[in-house]
Parts: sequence; structure tokens; C-alpha cells
Amino acid sequence: MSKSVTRTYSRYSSDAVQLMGGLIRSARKERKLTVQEVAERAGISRGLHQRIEKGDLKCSIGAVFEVAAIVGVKLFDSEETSLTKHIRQTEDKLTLLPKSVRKKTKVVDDDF
Amino acid sequence: MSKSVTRTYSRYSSDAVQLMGGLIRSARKERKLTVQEVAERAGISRGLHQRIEKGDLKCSIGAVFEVAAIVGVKLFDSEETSLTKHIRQTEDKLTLLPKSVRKKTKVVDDDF
DNA sequence: TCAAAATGATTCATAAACAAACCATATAAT
DNA sequence: ATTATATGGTTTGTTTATGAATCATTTTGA
Repeated sequence: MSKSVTRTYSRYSSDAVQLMGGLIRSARKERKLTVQEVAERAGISRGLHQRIEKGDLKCSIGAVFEVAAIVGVKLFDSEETSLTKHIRQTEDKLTLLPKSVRKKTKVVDDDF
Repeated sequence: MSKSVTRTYSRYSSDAVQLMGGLIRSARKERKLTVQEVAERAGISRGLHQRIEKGDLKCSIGAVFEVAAIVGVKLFDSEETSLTKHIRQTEDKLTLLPKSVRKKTKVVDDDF
């Protein structure tokens, strides 16, 4: 009996991952691909693929994205995805921001 | 020396994950949050957070999405993301599709 | 310039993900 | 209805990811 670390996740995260799994499952079926096939192409086991479709938070993001790509679920469209646009913006900002973040000193010097 | 399993990933996958890490890093700095802070809030180690920002494909998707949510990077906006819209569509389609996919028999009976 | 703090990188021990091989059930085509 | 195949859910052993601790380096604010 080893003390297991039960991680907690925000609602958003679990929802997002489950959503992702659902999209993959739909896309796979639309393309009439079997779990076996996709798993093979992705270089993963059938079991892992199943957990991905179920929205298991502990799957590696590499495996998930790989499967997603195979069945045609693209998070980052080459076109007008809200994210792809967002990138350029933040990329630019980044060069202006300090390279490391520093906390304000707790004591505020407001007695002048 | 144990035979290690070096997984292969498509270009798209690694790009997407790296992109994601970059977005997280940008967002974190914009909000003036420390790696330490975010890691703590996400319930993960500083080291893992660093690998996430670097775009390590082997990080769990749960950890990545959790961090993303904390710094405000949302793949699935509650609003009008291209994906959220997509969901409804595919959800509906799913009910019409066969519950399991089956391969065509290799031998086509085309000699009639 | 100086000190405090953030980041980066490495190592090690341990917990957890993963592949593989099962069996059971459900589904689809004949 | 029958049969082949796809899917779902186990279990087990091995590989791997992760947390913790540490040290070096960079960066920031004073």
C-alpha cells in the first residue's frame, strides 16, 4: 500500500480534455477508422487510445495531440484559429516584458 | 542498458505542443506570475512547469491544461471558439453514425 | 554595484503511465 | 441467427514521468 498522489484538476481542465476526447472519437468514426488502426498509426497501444477518447487527464499530451492530428482534429488551424492569431500578439509582447518576474516587496512604502 | 522506447511524433504535434508552451509562458509573464507560483497553484513541481513551457510532449495533458487554465490560456473558450462550435455539430453527427466501425472485407465481390 | 530572487539544469528515488495479453460484451455484416 | 470483428475493461510487468533537492546562472530592484 503506497500512498498514492491523487491530483486535483479544475473543472475546466477535465472538461476540456473530455471534450477533446469526444472530438477525436467523432472524427475517427466519421472517417471510419478503427481504434486499432489509429493506435497503430500513432504508435501507441489500443488501451491508451481508449483512455484518450475517454478524456483521461493522465495521458501524455504528445500522444493525445498525435492521435488528434491523425483523425483530423486540429487545435491550431493553419488558418484563422483564435489561437494562431493570439500567438503573434503574445510573441511580440514577450520581447517587451521582463525576462523574469519578481514579486513586489510585501511592505509598501506609503508613509511619506 | 534497457531498450528504451523512443517515440516518434509528427511535426504538427510537436509544433502544437511547443506553441502551447509558448503561449503559457507569455501569459504567465504578462500576469507577472512566477513559475513557482503557478506550479504551486496547479499542484505540480517547478520542474514539470518548466518542461511544460518548453513544450515537452511527455507531460500529462492534465498538467498542461491545468497550468494553461491558471495563466489564462484557453483552448476551449466558453464562448465562440471554433472548437466549441464544432462540438455541437459532431455531437449530433455521432448519434447517426454506427457505434462501431468495421473494415470492408478485403475481397470485393465484383464479378457478377 | 550588490543582494535577493527567479530561472535553468541536473540527479536520484519513487509513483505512475504505458504496452501487452487477456476475457467479455456489443455490434455489424452475411 | 450466426460469425467475425470492434470495443470495453481487466491485470501484470516494465519503462517512464514526476517531485524533491541541489547548484549555477541570470535578472531585477534598490
